[in-house]
Amino acid sequence: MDKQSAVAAADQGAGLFWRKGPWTPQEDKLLIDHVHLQGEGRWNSVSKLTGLRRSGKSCRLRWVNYLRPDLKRGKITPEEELIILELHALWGNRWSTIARSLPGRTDNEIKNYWRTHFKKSKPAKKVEKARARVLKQQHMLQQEMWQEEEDDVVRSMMLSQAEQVAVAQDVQQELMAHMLMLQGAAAAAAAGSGGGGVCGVRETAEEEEEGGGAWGSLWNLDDVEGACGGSCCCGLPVRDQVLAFY
DNA sequence: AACTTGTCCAACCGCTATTCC
DNA sequence: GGGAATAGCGGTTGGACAAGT
Repeated sequence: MDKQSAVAAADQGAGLFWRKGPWTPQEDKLLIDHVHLQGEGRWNSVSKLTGLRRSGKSCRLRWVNYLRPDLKRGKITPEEELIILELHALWGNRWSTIARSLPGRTDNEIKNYWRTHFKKSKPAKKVEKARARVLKQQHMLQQEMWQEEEDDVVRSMMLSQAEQVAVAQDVQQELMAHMLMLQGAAAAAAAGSGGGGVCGVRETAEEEEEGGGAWGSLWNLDDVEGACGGSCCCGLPVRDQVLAFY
């Protein structure tokens, strides 16, 4: 039996013991008291310490999605909706990453909202607009960068040798800054998700499989995926990394 | 009034990544 | 270094409820 099967079997066995289904107020209180005393984490010890017949997984989920005091209840506002749309356009189904940009909202909440509002109408007009907006911004940034590069070339042709060395150093520093920015973005993106970093942008192509033809052309990032093998952009030339990012 | 459809929400499942021993 | 335990993520399901037919 492989590792995954063993875990699954263990889960199933435990399933004979663990309670499932909706949480009762009493269970909630036990869990809240436990977190107040012990703090978050060590979820598997909750059942031992409190007598709760809930798996650690279930306890964590209940706390994160429902009991946490900093949760914002109520409907998603138009502003939040816009943020969700734009971040989804950038990051795809990285709900936890998106949720970090919306204080008080959970990944589950955002995921549910997305599925009900945007998943069915494919590709929904709203999504299309948001994505078009993001793409336009990205395009403009790219144009600016290329323009800057052209300016640099023209400038360097008019400079003395010493000045050219200085400009070259500047360019190198800029590239380093870009690399750091990319690494930062990748780390931030990877921090909350199962990994994948910047390249996870490929996930935004999920609509493709659902017949979202319009997105198929817009988000055809095969070259990006191919270059980094689905793991990360490391190893790519800086310019390719920048392009992959934008 | 009965049925259908859509929305919202909570919870579970399978899998992977990370941490611990 | 390797395996087990734990944490976290995204996908999916199912029930409650409201609105529409």
